[in-house]
Amino acid sequence: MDFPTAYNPEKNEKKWWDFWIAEDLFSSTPDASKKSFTVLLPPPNVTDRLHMGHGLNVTIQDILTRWKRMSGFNCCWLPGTDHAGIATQMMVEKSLQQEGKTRQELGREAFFQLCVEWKDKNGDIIIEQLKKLGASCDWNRQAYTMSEGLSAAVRRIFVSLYEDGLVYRGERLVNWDPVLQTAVSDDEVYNEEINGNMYHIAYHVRGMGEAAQIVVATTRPETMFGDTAIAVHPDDERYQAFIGKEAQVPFTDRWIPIIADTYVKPEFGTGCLKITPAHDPNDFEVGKRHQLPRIDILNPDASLNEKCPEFVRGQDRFQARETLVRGLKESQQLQKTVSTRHSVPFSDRGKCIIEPRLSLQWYVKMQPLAGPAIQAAANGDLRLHPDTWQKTYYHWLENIQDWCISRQLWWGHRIPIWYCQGCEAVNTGMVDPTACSSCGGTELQQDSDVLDTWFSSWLWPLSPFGWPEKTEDLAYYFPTDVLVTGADIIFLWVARMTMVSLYTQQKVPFRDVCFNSIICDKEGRKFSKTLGNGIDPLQVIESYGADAVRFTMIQLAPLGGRVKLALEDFEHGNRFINKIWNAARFLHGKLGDRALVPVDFTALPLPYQWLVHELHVATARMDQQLSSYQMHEAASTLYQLMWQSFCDWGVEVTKESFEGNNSASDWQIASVVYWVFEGILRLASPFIPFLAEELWHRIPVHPQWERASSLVISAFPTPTHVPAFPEAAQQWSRLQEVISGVRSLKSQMQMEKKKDIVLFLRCDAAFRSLLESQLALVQKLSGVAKVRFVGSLQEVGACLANVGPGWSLYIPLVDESQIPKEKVRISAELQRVSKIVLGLEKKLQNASFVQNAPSDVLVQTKAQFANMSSQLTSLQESLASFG
RNA sequence: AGGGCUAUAGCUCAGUUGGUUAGAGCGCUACGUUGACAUCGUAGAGGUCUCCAGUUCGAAUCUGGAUAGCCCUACCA
Repeated sequence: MDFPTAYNPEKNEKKWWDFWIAEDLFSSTPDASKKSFTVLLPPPNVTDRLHMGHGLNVTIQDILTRWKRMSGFNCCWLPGTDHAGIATQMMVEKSLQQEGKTRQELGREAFFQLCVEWKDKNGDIIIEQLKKLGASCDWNRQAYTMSEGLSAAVRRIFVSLYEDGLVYRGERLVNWDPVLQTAVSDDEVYNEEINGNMYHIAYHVRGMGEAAQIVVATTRPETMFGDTAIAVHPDDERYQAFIGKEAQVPFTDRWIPIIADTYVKPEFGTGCLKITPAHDPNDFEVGKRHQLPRIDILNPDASLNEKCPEFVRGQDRFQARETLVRGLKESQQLQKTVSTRHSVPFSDRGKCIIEPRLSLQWYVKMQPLAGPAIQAAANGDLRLHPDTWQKTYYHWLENIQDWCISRQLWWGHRIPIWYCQGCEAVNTGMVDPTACSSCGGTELQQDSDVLDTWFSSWLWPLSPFGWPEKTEDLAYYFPTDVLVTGADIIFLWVARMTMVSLYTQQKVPFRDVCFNSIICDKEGRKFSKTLGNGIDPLQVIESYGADAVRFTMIQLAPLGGRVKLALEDFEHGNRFINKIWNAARFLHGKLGDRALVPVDFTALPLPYQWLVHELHVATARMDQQLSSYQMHEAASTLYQLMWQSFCDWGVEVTKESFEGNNSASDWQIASVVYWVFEGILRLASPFIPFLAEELWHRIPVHPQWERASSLVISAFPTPTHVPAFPEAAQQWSRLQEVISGVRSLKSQMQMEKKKDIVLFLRCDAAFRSLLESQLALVQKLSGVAKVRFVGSLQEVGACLANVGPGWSLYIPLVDESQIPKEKVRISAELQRVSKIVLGLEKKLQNASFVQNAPSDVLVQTKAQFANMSSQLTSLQESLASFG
């Protein structure tokens, strides 16, 4: 077989992806005889393009899914996309803008159609990118939040909630995005500190003499035309006389009351607060308490409307601010300007400052839904990983606010509410009403708003499986097993899915939720378009291959943390891929393509039993690590098994003990080495599926591994598959210590090139016979020509020394010039060991330790003391021998 | 302001119920290639586990406090 010196990921990844898809290995149908394993892919927006966050998120899910698939589960990893109301509408509007058109000119229906076309053309780009990473989703089930079925589910849940009295319409202050001209939810708003000014403005007061005035402090003078009161703290002695009087809104004839409310903090600013109920959430509450009118002074684009004096009317809010500040200066009402840093709300979507705005919106009453969701986490039905997120989850649910679900957009699920033009009654239902349910009138007008995108996303555990119908899919796959997502959408998405699943199914949507790390640059800043510090995963895949990208990310990223990633880090995964490829090349070259024979494990030479044992230990470890979602730890276990155990020791031993002469021993060696290698490939398959598949098809078929048509559906090794040889493993590792001990001496004394070294060994009879049983191998691996066993140092003469548990090894000096260096080295070693011995001695002399420590710890400590003491003695002898 | 997280080698981080001489990768140093891999190997240097106090026979690990950094939530007229 042709075995190129370099691995070609690009060619290989395409080959095997096509094979897996052609063989339909990732699809799933309900099968009562098998256990299901269901994972929900967090649906990317149709506007998304693959970034490293997706990369890590998808890699984690793919590892879990592939592991479970190889472990015999009926795996359904459900893929799909989200229609992304705001993001998509922005995209389409942008392209319209380039043609000099607006959506208003186009009209609602035509614009909607344009969005559909945009989605058809661009909506699957992200999906194709996920496939490049090797995502083993059930691609036959790809779902879409605006598809017919999923839209029916949205309609169903809206109507159900409405009928249960959980959907209502209310006038509230919403977070208004003046650029997109829509309300956005609290969760789509972020705060940022900016530099601003605090303006101290004097309002004239009447009934207290000519010059009477009251000074308020505000950062937003432009909202003054919406003022309907001035508030002071009821206990603030400075302002007692003002309470109940009236003040004049500057530039107007409007007089507003001065009221007392405990919300005001006397120590802040001037202690006087202007109350603008229509433009500030806190003022809205104060206004409610005092039955103040609400004056909306802004247009939808945040310019000042007709309720404002003519000289600022039509000006943008920030422009108006400057105009007013100038005006107030002229009228000497601006007492001072203090520069300040304060945080202001920004729209996550429009990236502009949010304007609190009074409007009629649809809401979902959340409190009744939140209770069961809290319960589910408390009783362990829903588990978060890492579980530190539980507190955050509880805190949000316990203080939950009603969810504003209407959006003033055109792209999305239109709110299924019809207003009767005759009697103003509200109609809804599963079919579009033709007549008013209240008065029978036929003049019905549908609400012009659409639903928040998350109002369809929260059904993701249900709607793709056919809900609200009682389908076989739903019964089999729901509840799902694990959700992997970013902690930033714990409220927007995770908690809401939980609530709606409990509401409709009385079950949690998933058992476990894993929060993947956030990917940052080396300075710890999040990847962002504006910073331009991101790494394009597709480019990295192009240069290193998907396997290298996957492996690098997974080994670097624990759950729920923050991972600092740079382009050069992908060298790490790349090297690992190269290492495995070359190990396979070595086996191919050294052992050939021979048909393999069953391995008689119990009769294997010591180092091979050790190797099998290493595989055994790794399978146990990986099983435990994957089960507890420690994917990065499992990746490290795999890495060490492959590199240290298999390559550095297994392959090196094979080089020395495989004779190439068709002996029975050769057949056994070839068979066990390939057997272990196949075991490692199987363990590696979930992590680096493309390379593993390629090599699996290249290695000879082994009679002791059952083979399917593809590695991805072959069995994942568990500790029961792999025999354990703890004793042999322990013996071989003692010999490894001797080998390392010799290498260390040779290296430090720069004797690598010397081939005729005689090694003198002082040890007990048991160790001697162990070593003699592997004599030739130990000699070759440590690079000595001969081993002599001695009873004392005197038998050797002047020499270099190294000590270990139960043995001392000596190499004769080449010449006297080595002595000073060796004396320094031994002295340092002596110091280190004597420190340990002293510590142990102190411990053993401590009566309360001897009394209280568990017996096994005591035994261990005593043994260690004996061992280290003898090493100490041996070192002292060596040092003394130099005189 | 409230809540949470983190602090271990020059860098990035492991260290799962407290118990061998605290580990890995990268980086660094020395040596080693006539074929698995220089995308490599062997060996080495480098840590009073942020600080203080406490619990314990025993603390990187548990408790309290301090300091520093990060994140979240709320709000700042």
